[in-house]
Amino acid sequence: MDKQYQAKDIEEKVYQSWKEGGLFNPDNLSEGKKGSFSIATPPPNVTGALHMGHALNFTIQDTLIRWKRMQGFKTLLLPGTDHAGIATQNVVEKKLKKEGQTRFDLGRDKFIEKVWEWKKEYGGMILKQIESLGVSCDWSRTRFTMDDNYTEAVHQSFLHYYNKGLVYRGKRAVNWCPRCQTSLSDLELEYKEEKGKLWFIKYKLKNKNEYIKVATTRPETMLGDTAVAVNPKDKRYKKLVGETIILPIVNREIPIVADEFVDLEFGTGAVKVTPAHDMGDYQISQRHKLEVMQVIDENGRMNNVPSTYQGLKAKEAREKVVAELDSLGVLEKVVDYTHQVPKCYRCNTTIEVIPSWQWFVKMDKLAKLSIAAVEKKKIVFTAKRWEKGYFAWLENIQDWCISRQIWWGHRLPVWFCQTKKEAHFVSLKAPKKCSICGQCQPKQSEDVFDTWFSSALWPFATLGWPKKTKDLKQFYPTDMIITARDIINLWVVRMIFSSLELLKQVPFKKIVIHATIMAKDGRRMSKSLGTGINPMDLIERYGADATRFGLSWQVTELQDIRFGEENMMAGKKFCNKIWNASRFVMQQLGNEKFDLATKPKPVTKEDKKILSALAKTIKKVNNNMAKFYFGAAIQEIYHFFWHQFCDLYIEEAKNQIREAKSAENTKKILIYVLATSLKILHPCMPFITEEIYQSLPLKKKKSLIIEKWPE
RNA sequence: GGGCAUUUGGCGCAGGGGUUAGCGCAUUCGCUUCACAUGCGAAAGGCCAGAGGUUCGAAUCCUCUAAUGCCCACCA
Repeated sequence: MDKQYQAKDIEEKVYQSWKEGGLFNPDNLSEGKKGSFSIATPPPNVTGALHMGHALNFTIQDTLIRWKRMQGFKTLLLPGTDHAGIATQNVVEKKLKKEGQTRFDLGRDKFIEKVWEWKKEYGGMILKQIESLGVSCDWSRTRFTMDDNYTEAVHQSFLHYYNKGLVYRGKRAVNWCPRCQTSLSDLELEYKEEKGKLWFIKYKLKNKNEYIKVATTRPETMLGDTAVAVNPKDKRYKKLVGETIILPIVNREIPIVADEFVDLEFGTGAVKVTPAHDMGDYQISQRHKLEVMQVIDENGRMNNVPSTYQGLKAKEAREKVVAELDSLGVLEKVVDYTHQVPKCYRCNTTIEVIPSWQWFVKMDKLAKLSIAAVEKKKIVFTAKRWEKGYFAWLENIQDWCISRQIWWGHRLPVWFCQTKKEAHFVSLKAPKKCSICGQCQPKQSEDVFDTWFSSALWPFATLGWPKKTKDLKQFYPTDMIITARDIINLWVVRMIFSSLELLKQVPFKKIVIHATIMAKDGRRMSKSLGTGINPMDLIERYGADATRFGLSWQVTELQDIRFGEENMMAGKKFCNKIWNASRFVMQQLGNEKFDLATKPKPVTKEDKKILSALAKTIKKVNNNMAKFYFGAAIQEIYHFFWHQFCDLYIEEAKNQIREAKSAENTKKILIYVLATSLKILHPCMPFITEEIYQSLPLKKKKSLIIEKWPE
């Protein structure tokens, strides 16, 4: 054995042996008394490579699943990837752009072919990286959200919602990304602070020489105003409610309405209402039956406006509108104003609100189901503090816009009649004839589902739903979901209500939200900030065990981890320590084979001390693991192994072995403590422990994967 | 605007109503035939963010303040 531990030589070989052993597959595990334990791993997008967040997430999941497996559970850690609609489409579009093409040059079918090619090439990359981290997923059950049978699940769930009246199609104001050319849900927006201006405009009352002043950050939208709103409690405007206004520039007549939504304190207390291009205004318009007048089109250009503005980009129109208002003498003042501007979470383009035909999931019933499940503790957040946000979001929820106008994704199984406009029906297979007019050749909807609509089915669709499979029976509901906080609403909540509605069961019993890794300066780790660190580099330089050690070391209940590479360095040193302590022990033992089943008896004071310290350590590790305090668990073992076992006992053992009467018993204790330490280290540091364990002179020996966890 | 967190030696973090507040890394000094220099032994380094309160006693509980981070929100 080499004096130094060489992670690289060992990891690939050991992982290969695990794969050949097939023990990541629960079908090959014996049916113990403990039953099954399953986790569906959060599927990474096929767009990318493993980042630190993934590395931590998978380390935690694997540590837990290995611990459970050793305890005798029939464990399943199910891997897979997400097609990630917009994200992947954008990546492929970017690639095309380099070749001087757009997706429109190719057309829908050819483009989708390109995306599949891309997926084939890069989609599996991230799974390989997860392997190199040592994660014990059952690769035979790997799933992709656009597998044929997964698509069936997506269709079935839509059909279910449709039949139950839980989805509807409507023309409503939605968030629209002018670059991606698609609608987005509220959760897919990211707000960024921008310096803008607040324009104060005077609107003249009809037949009176009076004005009402409004404040706006987007004067160009005034062309689409259909009302001015004031708060009903506002004394200043009480007598103006019901009056009519002549909208400047277009000289249209619009009413003044009273609505609670208006804040008395802000601006002038009077709001111009542009239902087509503002979510809040849209809701006012619904309450007061106001006209929705679209003046900005899908490309972010002015439309349906006086010819001087027609076709201008919104921003260009803004300057012109302001200039014209000024020349009309109705621009009162302009002040600097900083506000939050919504951006597309995939391409960072400023979002426009525009009215369009979309599909929505009705959320009131589903939200209630989700709230009840957590209130009744059918699902438990292991850190209670996340509940508050969960409830808050569900209590104020809007209907979920699930249709997207992109090409990559599950196409809606909706068919439009060609004779009767807007008439449509749902059919999972291409219909032979139109079930509305019975004559035409119906056309399938161009829309695809929101990518989160399909990921919402992940824990059960991966197990075979809607078919009643053996896997579903055995592994569903899953035991827990382990993920980062940023997708609680985006993903976790949606899995919960999907499962409650479609399967009448919870999708998992526990929600474990783990820390987020930040850069050392406390900022988010991201490529664009240049603060990202590639976990594959860490594995390359320190080895997978050391990387896992370094990550786990810092896992506490805390929400943030400021990443320090020193922890991986410490992990590497620790590997070396384990390696050399094991070398020493084996040098002492010779060829005799030991039986671990019988605990050695302590003879000397030191024997007693190390055995009781080991027992204590096991207890503490169990407690910490059960509470998901992985950092505390690994620190306990680290301390025990390095300082109590190596520094004290091994040193003493050298003396004890020199004396004939204590030599034999000391050797028994040495190998017992070493082997047991390897077992409790295995969930966190699987490679090195397995490698060493297999070379120990033991009578009965299995892979550490399924060795019995010490009690 | 609301919510959730964080603030402990140079850096990254544990801990937690009561004799000397811990760990990793870094630092200083001394050790190399006999598992490991990715090592061993020793040492230095902190008025536990600030203010007030509860208590016999607080770094630990409570209140407020300040910085920082994250999430949520239809203030135009």
